[in-house]
Amino acid sequence: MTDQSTQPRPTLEAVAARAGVSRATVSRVVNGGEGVREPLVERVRRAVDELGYVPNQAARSLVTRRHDAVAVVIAEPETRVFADPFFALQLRGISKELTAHDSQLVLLLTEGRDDHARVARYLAGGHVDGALVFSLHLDDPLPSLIHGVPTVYGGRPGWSDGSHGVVYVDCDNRGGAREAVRHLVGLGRTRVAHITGALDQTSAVDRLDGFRDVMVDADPRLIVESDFTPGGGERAMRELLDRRPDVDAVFAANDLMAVGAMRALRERGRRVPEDVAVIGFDDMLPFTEQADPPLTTVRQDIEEMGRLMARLLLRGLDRSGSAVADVPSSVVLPTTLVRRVSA
Amino acid sequence: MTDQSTQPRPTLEAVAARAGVSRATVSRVVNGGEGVREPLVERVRRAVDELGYVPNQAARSLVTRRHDAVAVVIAEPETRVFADPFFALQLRGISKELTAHDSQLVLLLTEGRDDHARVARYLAGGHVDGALVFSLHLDDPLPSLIHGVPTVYGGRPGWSDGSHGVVYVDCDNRGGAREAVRHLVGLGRTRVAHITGALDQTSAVDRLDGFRDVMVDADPRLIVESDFTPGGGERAMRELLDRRPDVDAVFAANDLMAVGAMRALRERGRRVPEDVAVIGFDDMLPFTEQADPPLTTVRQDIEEMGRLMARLLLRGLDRSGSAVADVPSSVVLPTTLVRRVSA
DNA sequence: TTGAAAGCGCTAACAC
DNA sequence: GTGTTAGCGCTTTCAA
Repeated sequence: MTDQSTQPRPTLEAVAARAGVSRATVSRVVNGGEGVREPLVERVRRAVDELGYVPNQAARSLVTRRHDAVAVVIAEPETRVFADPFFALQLRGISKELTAHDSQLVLLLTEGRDDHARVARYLAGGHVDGALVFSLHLDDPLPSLIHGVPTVYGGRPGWSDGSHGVVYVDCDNRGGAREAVRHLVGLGRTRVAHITGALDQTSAVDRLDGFRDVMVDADPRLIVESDFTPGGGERAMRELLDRRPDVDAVFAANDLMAVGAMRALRERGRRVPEDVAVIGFDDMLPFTEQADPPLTTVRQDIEEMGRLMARLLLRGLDRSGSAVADVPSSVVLPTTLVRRVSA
Repeated sequence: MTDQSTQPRPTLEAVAARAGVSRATVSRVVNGGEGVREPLVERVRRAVDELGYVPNQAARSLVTRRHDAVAVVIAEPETRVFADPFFALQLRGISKELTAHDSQLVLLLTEGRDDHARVARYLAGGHVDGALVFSLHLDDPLPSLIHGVPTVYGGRPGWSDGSHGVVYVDCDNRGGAREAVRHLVGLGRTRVAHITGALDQTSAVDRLDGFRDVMVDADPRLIVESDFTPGGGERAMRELLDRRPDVDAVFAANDLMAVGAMRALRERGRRVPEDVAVIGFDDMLPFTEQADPPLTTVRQDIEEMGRLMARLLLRGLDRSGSAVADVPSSVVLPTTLVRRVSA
């Protein structure tokens, strides 16, 4: 394996000796240099460089009780997470923000229920200053297992009634859905259908609510429950065509299902958007652009959501690492309609 | 923010007091219980449970110099990494393996050259026991900045001549490409073209080599350099059609470009696979399945690659955390041809 | 087999 | 302003 040299690294002590000062002074300089006279700062800096000194984080954490690290917990069974760049973009946003605050990102992927205890133990173990948790399912037991760690959730947690002081970041699923459906209506479509996502996730529920907000007395047959997958969208569309052959527009709860629906439509000889207009949600690139025809959809700024989650968490941590400086509240980001060809 | 209780956590001392033994004994039990008599083990275990004791990792690392953590470094500018589930799958494989070894995953995403120094410093800082690095570009300066940390690379590094003891895990890009091209030839195609990936990445170079292995004296006009993106594939295909209108098969260096190429073909009125057979690489789901027509491609087991990287790294770390137990060597995983409709 | 004691490298009072 | 000193919580000799 590359580079396994294990020469002992220099300590504060060594730097102090070299610079001819005390450990305390070196420590002060290394941590910002407040209250140390310029010439000394200079001498210490030089010694640090010459020795290639890097502080031992373990020793530091031991006394400060801070870790400069944040855990990101992602529930794995979510195949959806891996079927699109959602996850990667979210992480990128989080990473950027953490880096700007000199914090590390510890990634905890859970592979089913067994892992929950492991994650809970880790978080309780005080290895990190806080946690960012993606809890996608209504019945997810994980949140109840998390104690003693400041936490921000990604996506509105299903078990939250919004008042328990739970902090989360989400996009405006309901408002975005409304905008999508209004767009279809504005196109003159009157038989607008909805293919829902997996209804044990709040995003699916909220998008359905948004649909209903606009199509107040929609024929129940125009709503088909599905699961966020392309195959699910395809099946749902076929069922829709059987139930209501006169359907002239579909709002699918995500892009994957919208693409599946378009396959079903093509297979049945319907043209998109002439016969049936189709609109998705997420704006998952390059999937939406490469779709045939290119998909009109509701975009959410995923990276920004990640960044915001991290920012909210860090804001809640004061310099001592675990207490609370000011209590942030949840944030819901706006969505935007992206018009392409399908609707 | 949820749960900011900060009651001091119990220490070894507390457990020892409760169990009526010394700290040393508790430590032994917590670390496996070797050489402690059964009744005592039992008593200590109970005390641990009752107090909800969790070892302080910082204190432990301070003395053991092990961290039970591995860094995963991903060069970010790679938009490709975010355009498909590659990244996520790789992480999943890595995570599974690390979890099985009680190691944590510290994710380091780099956002351009400036970040390289930061990452190098972090790795040199001895925060982790080892690193898994995805170094995709030939001229990436990062590898040269990494010192003092056992490292395994994801994908054959471009600067490696294979003899410097560099350990990496890759798929058989060249062999997979050969298989793809042979398949096209087996279909009776005689004017087989290749759309390359970004040639500053070894995967692109190796796939091109594989193409050449089979099409030994291919018309140079049948090879177009591209960049792994759908748009690039589309442009490359148009150029190909201009240069050699009689082209009857295309091997694109990845699925994204293959899909772009199919768009260009459709636009020019060529049928796939009747007029031109198309084959991709990666088997990036659900992209390949949802393509029209469904894409024939070369599959690589991405998750397994991640798992293997982690396994190789951990194998190189003996119990003391930084020395080398046995020196692992690079691994190249086989690929498989997945026949769908496009070829 | 168990316990006592010496640190690991650092920060933060507290003196000077 | 700078140095001295006392731990942070744990592992690990070394004695008993």
